[in-house]
Amino acid sequence: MADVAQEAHVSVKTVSRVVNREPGVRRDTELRVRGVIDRIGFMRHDGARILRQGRTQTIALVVEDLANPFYSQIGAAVEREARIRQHQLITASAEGSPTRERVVLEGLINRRVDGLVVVPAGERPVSDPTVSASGTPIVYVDRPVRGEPCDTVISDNPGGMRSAVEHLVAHGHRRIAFVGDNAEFWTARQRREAFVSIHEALGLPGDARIAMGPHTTESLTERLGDWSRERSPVTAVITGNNRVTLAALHAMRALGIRMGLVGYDDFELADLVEPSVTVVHQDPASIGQKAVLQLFARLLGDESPAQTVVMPTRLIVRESGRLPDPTPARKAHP
Amino acid sequence: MADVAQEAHVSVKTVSRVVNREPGVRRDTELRVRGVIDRIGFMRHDGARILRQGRTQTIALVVEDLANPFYSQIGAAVEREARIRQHQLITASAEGSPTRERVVLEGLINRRVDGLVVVPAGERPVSDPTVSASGTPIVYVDRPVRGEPCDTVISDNPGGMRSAVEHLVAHGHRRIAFVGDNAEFWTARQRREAFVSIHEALGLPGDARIAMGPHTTESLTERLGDWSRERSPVTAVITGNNRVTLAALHAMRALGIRMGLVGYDDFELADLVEPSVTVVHQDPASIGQKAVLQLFARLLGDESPAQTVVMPTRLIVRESGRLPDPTPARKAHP
DNA sequence: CGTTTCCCTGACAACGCTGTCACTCCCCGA
DNA sequence: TCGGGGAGTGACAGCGTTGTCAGGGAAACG
Repeated sequence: MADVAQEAHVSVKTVSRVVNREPGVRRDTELRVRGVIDRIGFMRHDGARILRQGRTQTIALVVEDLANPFYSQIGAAVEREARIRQHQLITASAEGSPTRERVVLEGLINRRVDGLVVVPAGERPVSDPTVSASGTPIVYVDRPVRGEPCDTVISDNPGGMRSAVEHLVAHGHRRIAFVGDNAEFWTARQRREAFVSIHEALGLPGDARIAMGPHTTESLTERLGDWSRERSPVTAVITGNNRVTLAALHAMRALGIRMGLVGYDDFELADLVEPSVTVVHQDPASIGQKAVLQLFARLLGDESPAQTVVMPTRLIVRESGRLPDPTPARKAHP
Repeated sequence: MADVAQEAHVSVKTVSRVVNREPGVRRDTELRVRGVIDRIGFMRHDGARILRQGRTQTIALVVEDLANPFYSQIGAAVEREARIRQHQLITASAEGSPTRERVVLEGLINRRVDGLVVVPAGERPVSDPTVSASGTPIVYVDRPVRGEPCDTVISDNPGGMRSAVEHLVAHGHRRIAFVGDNAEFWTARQRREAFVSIHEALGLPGDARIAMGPHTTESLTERLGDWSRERSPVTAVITGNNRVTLAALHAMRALGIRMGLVGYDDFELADLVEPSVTVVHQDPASIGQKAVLQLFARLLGDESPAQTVVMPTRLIVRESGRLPDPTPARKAHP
């Protein structure tokens, strides 16, 4: 900027004015300065600007695994919303480790990101005192944290689970099992609890089969096989997220059996696998968008009490809930 | 930092030394400073550090659409590699628009990111003079740019295409069509050209059916329907990327026909759809990793000539190449 | 013709940190 | 006793911007 100033025979301040399109620069001065800028290829150093102004125009997204479609869709939405608002997005993975999450968060705070969208790794509050002391607004997504109320955007897990169970019951299933992901995850636990309570509410057989993860295709194959060979066999399964659904599909394929199935999370091709899979759809793009909206409200000074937004889910009915058809499960146990 | 210094009765410089674990601070001084830091919750302002030191410890990834699994897997790999090297990752979408890409790139240059990994939107070089003048190292991924040679990581498209065509031919197909994505994309064109030349080399019928995108399920349904009703019907299709494969699968489902199929890009569940889909697999994680490796080599001063790395592809054989079985395609045209 | 007003412009400090260099001790050996 | 050397510390400048304020010239006014 100093170079430009010298070359254009003006002060740095005037160059700054031109660069920022501030008013109060004579037309010909502005043109002269612009000419020099183009000629020598000057580009403003945003780092210095930031240092001076205090706002980094940057928000960060911390997720577990950016390669998981659920999170990458959230990421795409967050990036788009940030871009619309002239902010850049830093993405970071905590890989499910609270320790790593703390390190990551501290790094981001040090960078003075203006705000954070976080899928919390652990369930304990991320109340690293330094993080909360920094005053950086945080919106949690997909899972809440304990402790102080915080801005949070989650899915309606009980509602989704209710629609899943009711759908299966409507198709005649009574022995319905739940296969959840790792019970360490809040979502996994919440869905399990929802499953249990709805199961009871509907008066289904009391000894519901439940298996929490982590699961592999192999472990699930064994488990589903056992369940289907019981005296009163399980005829339908609800899976707790996209990872589990995938493993369950592979397991059923390996077993060569067809059980009723409702999966949590929609996935590409859910309509193309055989049978097509009925799912509880949560819209990651909307979740991400909502989170950013809330975050920017805070950035613009919204001081209202922390808010938890519950996003509705939608049951997408395909074929897998109707199985087995007509009653082939009986065949497994003559 | 000044506050800490005053509180601990030392100079700012000493605080700086403690924060950075520089040697030459007496043990008790260090402890005293650390105590104050913890007490008042001081966190270093990385912006200022960056301004002083010149390196931002940040790299950026510019893709078309972060929600596309191919890119999000690249993104996850790039983020991991960056994190390993103590760098943060800024992700940005250009949404396929060269104009937006320029804006995005300039923004990132202004931020003084240390390096860029870019999936170029247009094919013309991104030789925005300001961008190249900035001297920021760039590694292009998935598609090359014209003009000056640049560091690039791409897939072995001709090799992948060859394996696809040969696979289909080995299963008796002679009338093989290619359905590529938008011809604006270099990858789409390169795969088309590879298809044509291999098609010729193998002495297949000269009038190969080729359709470039963009495609929708509807448009492809019509197209595939036409092809399968020709006098000498197309019996197998090669699709140019994951988007197209998806549309083709839906189209075949809509038509109720089964054609031979080899898709470009592997996808989750490719083994579970009916029929399971044979694909040319490119490993996005490796591509992303390789790109970051190259980028950091440049950051560490590697001055060797620009390098184009061609990543091998792998044909994952499933069922869809064997179709139709035995010749059901004929049924469509009695 | 002097005074006020407005429009441009520039000097300077400050944002928060780190590199450089100089200074003060204290210990050692001569 | 004195000089040399190393360890610990601090003063200060400067990274590239922008906010503040003051200055200077031209136009407008009395």
